[in-house]
Amino acid sequence: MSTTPPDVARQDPTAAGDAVGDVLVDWYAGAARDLPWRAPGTDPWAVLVSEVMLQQTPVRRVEPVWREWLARWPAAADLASASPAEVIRAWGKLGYPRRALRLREAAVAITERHGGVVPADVAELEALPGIGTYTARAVACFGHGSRQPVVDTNVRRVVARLVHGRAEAAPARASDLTDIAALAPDDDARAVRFSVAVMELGALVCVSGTPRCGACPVSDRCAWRLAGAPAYDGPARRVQKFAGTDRQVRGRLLDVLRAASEPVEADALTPAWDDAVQRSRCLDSLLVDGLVEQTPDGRFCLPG
DNA sequence: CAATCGTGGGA
DNA sequence: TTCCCAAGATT
Repeated sequence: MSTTPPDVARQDPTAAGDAVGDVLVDWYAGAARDLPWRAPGTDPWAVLVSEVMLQQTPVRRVEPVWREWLARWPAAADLASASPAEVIRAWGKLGYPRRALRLREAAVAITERHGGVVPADVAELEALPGIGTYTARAVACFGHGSRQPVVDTNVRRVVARLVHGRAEAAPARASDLTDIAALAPDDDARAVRFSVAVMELGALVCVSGTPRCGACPVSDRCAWRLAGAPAYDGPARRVQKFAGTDRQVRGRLLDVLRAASEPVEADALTPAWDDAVQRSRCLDSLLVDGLVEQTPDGRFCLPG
């Protein structure tokens, strides 16, 4: 675990002798997906929008919505002037619609506090609604080209295997940032690409469950493989149920309101869910979240 | 810290 | 069919 044995370097000087970071950057150059927000010159606002949309939502579903959003609201100030209802409808079925509201609130904050310019400072980014540890660094790094350790679930899984020899990612820790920073290339521009590269490796090769080690550029130095690919031994990961939960009911209710062009009576929401108690509780929570609004005459609609 | 918050595709 | 899970954040 301390230093690379000299004999290993001699056996394969062109591969094992290279730093992990450089190997991954070179691998990324040939294996990366062609995603629109990665196009050279993509501005930080567009990157920020992509990062929020990608929180817990697969790339495939994000792509078309991201294109629509950037065409419609090319700058933060544009989104800041949109109504919550417009934003919630444009969010479509990406899921977790509170993200849409927070993204709009972030746009307002960027417009008011930062003159419409997405900040490059991590602390300032983290102060924005809906922007946490991961997203702040992703925007600084991918949007502004700033050298930053970026840790998401993919990176935690890659580090867990490659560095710590464990089968799956551990829960997020502060040390994750130093773990990955230790592997980054010295050159700043390459370090930025390294951050995307690790995520890409986790997304395409070092996937959860059964990784495609045959396609991995660093499988020869992976601590997990070298340890004989031991099975996951951590605590059982909690299974998030969906059917029958408030999340499903909220989704159904919002679905009705997204489709309605006018405020609807409470009766119009009945078909969305049988259980009146749960339906009522969920409607209330949507009101509290600001995802639904009640008109003076008692009808319901998306917040104007 | 653990629970909560949508949705849909694939193993 | 059932279960897993996908660039997290918030409370």
